[in-house]
Amino acid sequence: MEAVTQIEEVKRCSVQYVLALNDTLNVINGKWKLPIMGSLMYGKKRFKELERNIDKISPRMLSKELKDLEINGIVKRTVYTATPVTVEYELTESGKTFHTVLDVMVEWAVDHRERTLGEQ
Amino acid sequence: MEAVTQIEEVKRCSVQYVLALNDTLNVINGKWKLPIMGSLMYGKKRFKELERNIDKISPRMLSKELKDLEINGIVKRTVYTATPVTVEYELTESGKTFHTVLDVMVEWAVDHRERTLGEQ
DNA sequence: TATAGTAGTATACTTTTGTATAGTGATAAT
DNA sequence: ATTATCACTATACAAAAGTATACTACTATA
Repeated sequence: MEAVTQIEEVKRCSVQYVLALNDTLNVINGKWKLPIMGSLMYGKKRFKELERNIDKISPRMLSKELKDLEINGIVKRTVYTATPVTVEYELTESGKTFHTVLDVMVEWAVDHRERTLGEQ
Repeated sequence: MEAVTQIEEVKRCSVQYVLALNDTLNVINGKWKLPIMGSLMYGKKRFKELERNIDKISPRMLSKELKDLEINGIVKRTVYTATPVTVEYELTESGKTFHTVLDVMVEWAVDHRERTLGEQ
């Protein structure tokens, strides 16, 4: 496992740290990234399925955000040349492990709420 | 410690989970929140110190973002009625513990980079 | 031949976010 | 009396992000 030593190295250098941080922030930025990832956590889905699943999203935004997620290696796109053509979207390994980040965010928020409740 | 059971409860309910997630996302949203928190990680600072410390930030944005951070309980503001008046900003306990969230983001980014490097 | 389903794209618009630049009111040093 | 410092605020503007609505190309079914 190279990853553990790599992480220590990145944490020691503030420039590397901020760069890595931005990678993660880019994954979740925008209004629709988390809803899309959340929907795909339950398994692979087609474009129209996602559109129906995510309340109020327009095809323009769904298309754009899926492209971003694909470029960032979070989502895998597979085209099936059936009639009519279907396209399946699913989370990559990185997309699946992203829930660890979300869990820590939720844990911090709960702790924070308990702390600030005690202050007032 | 109530917090551990609270966290389990929130994780079980998707509505609660998303609400907590949004709390955390609100803390970091905008271009300048992380630079400001990063600067305050090294200790309390005055307005002008922050302005000098954070490259290219305008007083308008610094003022606005500090207000947001104060409202969200991340930063504590203390006014000293000296001449000229000085105002000190420092991280609250929640502000200090936020680095745990950032660390996990960085860890995910490093893992993700290693994974996608192997794929190509 | 008309309708419906697939996966999107095109265009115009509104809203949100951030920038640029100047100014305020208090006081203290020159 | 002028200038400087502190901690901001005001106004106008530019850029980015998101919305609304209609449309494309393909094909299968009624």
